[in-house]
Amino acid sequence: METQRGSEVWLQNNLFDEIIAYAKETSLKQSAKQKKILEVAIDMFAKKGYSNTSTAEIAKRAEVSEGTIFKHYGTKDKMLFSIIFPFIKSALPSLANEVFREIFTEKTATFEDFLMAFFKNRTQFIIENRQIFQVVVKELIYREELRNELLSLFQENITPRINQVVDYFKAQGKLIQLPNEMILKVLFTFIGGFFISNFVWLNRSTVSDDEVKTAVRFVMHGLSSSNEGSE
Amino acid sequence: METQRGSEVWLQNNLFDEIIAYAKETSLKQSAKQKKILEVAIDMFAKKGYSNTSTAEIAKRAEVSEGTIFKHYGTKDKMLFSIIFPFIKSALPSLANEVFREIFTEKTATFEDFLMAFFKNRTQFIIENRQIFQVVVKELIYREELRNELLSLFQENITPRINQVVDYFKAQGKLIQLPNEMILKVLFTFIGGFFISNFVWLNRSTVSDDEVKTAVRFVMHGLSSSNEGSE
Amino acid sequence: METQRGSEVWLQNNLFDEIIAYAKETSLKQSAKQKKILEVAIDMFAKKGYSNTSTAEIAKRAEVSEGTIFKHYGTKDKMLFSIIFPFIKSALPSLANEVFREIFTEKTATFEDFLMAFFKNRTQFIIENRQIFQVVVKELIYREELRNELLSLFQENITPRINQVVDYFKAQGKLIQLPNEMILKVLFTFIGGFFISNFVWLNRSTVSDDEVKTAVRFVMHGLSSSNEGSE
Amino acid sequence: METQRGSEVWLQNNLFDEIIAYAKETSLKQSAKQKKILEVAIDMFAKKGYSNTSTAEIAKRAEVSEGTIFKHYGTKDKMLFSIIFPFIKSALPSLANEVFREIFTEKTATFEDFLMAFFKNRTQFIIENRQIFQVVVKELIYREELRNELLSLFQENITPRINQVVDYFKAQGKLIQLPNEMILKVLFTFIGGFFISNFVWLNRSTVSDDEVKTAVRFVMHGLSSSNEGSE
DNA sequence: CATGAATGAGACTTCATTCAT
DNA sequence: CATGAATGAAGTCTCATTCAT
Repeated sequence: METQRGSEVWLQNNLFDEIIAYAKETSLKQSAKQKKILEVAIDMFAKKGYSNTSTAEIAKRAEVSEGTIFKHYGTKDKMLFSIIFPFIKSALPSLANEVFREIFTEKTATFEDFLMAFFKNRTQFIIENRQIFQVVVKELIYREELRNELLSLFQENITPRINQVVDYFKAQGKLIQLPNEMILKVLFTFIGGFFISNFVWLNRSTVSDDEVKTAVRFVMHGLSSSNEGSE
Repeated sequence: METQRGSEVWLQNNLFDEIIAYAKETSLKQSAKQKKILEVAIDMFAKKGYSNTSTAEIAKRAEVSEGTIFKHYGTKDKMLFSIIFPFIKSALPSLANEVFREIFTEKTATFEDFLMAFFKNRTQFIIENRQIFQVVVKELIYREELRNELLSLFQENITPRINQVVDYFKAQGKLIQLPNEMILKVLFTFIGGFFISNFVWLNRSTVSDDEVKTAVRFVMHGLSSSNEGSE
Repeated sequence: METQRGSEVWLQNNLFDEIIAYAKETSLKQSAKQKKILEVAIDMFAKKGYSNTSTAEIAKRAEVSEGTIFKHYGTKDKMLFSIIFPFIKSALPSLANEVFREIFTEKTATFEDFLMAFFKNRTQFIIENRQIFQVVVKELIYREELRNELLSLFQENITPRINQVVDYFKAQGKLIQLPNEMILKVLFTFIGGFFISNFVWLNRSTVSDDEVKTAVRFVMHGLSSSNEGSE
Repeated sequence: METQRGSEVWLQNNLFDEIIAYAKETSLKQSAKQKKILEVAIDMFAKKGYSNTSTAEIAKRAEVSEGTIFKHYGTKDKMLFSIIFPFIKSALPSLANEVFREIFTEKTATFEDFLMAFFKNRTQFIIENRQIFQVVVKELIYREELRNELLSLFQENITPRINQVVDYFKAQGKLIQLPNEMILKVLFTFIGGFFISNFVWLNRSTVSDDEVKTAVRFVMHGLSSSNEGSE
């Protein structure tokens, strides 16, 4: 498809650089109309998906002309990326930096504490950006190129730090002695499943502390009867 | 959009009835051409998504005329449902009936045995129908109506039986004493995450026995060091 | 511009091959509607130019839907090439073959005879295809790529034969002893000027025999008083 | 098309008056920005053609706002005429006056001398304004109205003087005894062909004296062997 | 005066669907 | 029954022009 081919060309460079460039370009000097356009676009992309949303409908709901949209974003694709990239930018690096620092040093005696802090932090972030999260998840499913870039970013930015944490608690004998790769696999499967099922599939706007606690407990001890477990 | 509005109208009746009706209609008198059409459609919907696939392209690759497609399926939407519904029909009811019987009675001494059998059985099923599974997952994300119907079906057909199993093992003291609802929630989150991450997101065509074992072990005992665990 | 970039891509292969392929594709199996479309397109491109003619207007005048146009020609550019290429195909090679054979051997005692036959033959051809000639001339002015391809074709197909003729008459002492290159340059300048001024610039639908005679006389003897000339 | 209809309305008055009016308006109070705008517009119109050049691109390259362009020129069409008209104004009247005086009286013993001086003078003029010449040629091809006006201007201003010259040399027996009309026709065909092929079609930036000489020789004596010719 | 955000008409193109053959 | 030419609504995008600042 033309659009998709176009987007791939546009993605030839490093995604991360694009993210930065785009975030700057976009988040600064955003007029009221531009904000309204993005707002509407995010809402509609989240609900109906990118392909099923027409620029005409966005223009109508944002109360601007279609021309205005293209004046600002050039193509529909770029509008999508103006939404996706800044989100990933703030989701990933901050995940890597502040989040880990905040979470890890503050009296995190156990991996459970770490997980708890992590879940709460990211849950809040996703709730604050729920619609964009939905857009990202829904689009990544169709855009292999984008998905691979994201995986790379993940491998570079997140995996090493998680590995540190895992190694740290393994050394304390508090985590199962499995290869990190396998630990991370099941961990991400569950965490991803948790966020996507709650905030995309079920479109919930909040989760209770109890649910988070249950989730963390599950990650730590599974479903077996805990006649010997810690909690 | 026209297409989606159309599909909603069409879905006003009970989904399950439609599934049955469609399955009959479709699986019986399927000519070679019809099979080829569906084959091509599944392949393309799985790869590019329903919205990004044109009937013209399907016709061309299936080596039939566009007219033929509409002779058989009426609308593009109905073609999609001819793919999705039989899959759900064979995924859900068989899950409810044969599968459970097969799995549960055969020397399933522990919940772990049950899970193992379940994982293996469903993994095989999904691998055999991987592309259709991808189509279903990708489309359900955009079709709330369909998603809700599926959830209802699940609640009616699957949940009760899982509850039976869970109650059975709870009574034996082998499962954590949590409300079934919470147990099912984490269970489905992980299982769904496992299937979708492997067979949609990563588009893998197989998973090793080791991976399944690790997954089941995780479900049972989590990530904590198993100085007291059974395995 | 998008369109032009597109056309260049399309032109990467050898123009001549494309001509052949296109001519075959187009001239065969042409339905009445297709003919009408081309007819209208030629008329409008000739009058207003390619850029200033919209597909909507073509559709309206040809009494078909816009969809039909794109069903047949894919893009507006390809429609243009469906017009230009077959014309060039029949203008150049036949110029090279039949024309030269016809013209050159039939009692062409003098270069003047040759020129006369040539002028008459090509004048008739252009009059028969006047509108297409106009389209070609008007588009070549904007499409350097196309122009260069045409120049190459000319160098390969026409120039050698003209050189033969020129050499032949030079050997008989009937032509000026200048390098062929210079002879051809002034010759083509005048012949091109003659055809373009009459059939594009002035949009004439015919020229009289007298005019042709005067033109040929000019080519041979110029404007000087012919106190020694042959005519 | 809107643009063309606009231009026709605008052309209802006498072209020549407009030329004068425009030339005054334009050449006087031209600010640096206006000059830059025209410079860029000429460059782009010459390269890509009027229709394929957007005002946005002109504004960007001229480093002014789009508003500024329309403040100065009102419409895109008027901007084109601000380019074309002064050129025609300086090409035609000066052709009629100074040029003829310069050329004709300075020891022009023969028509060949006259032609030589004429070619050199106009070649220089066109080279100095090559891009504008290209714009004029390319646009005249599409604008019949403008073309006709120009023809009229030519008939009124240039033809009479050329006739004088032709008559003068005819009287001296140095030119062929043909009706002036026919002489002028072939003369203009060749001269027009010479300028357009060299400076538009081939986009050359200069021609050698030799080429000019050959051209003039051709005009005078044609291609016949000059066993009796003067040169 | 200059700016550039905004417009809306219209450009090219796609596509699900229909229907005469 | 199958075909594929035809449709027309809707899609993305461009662009000359306007106007509040």
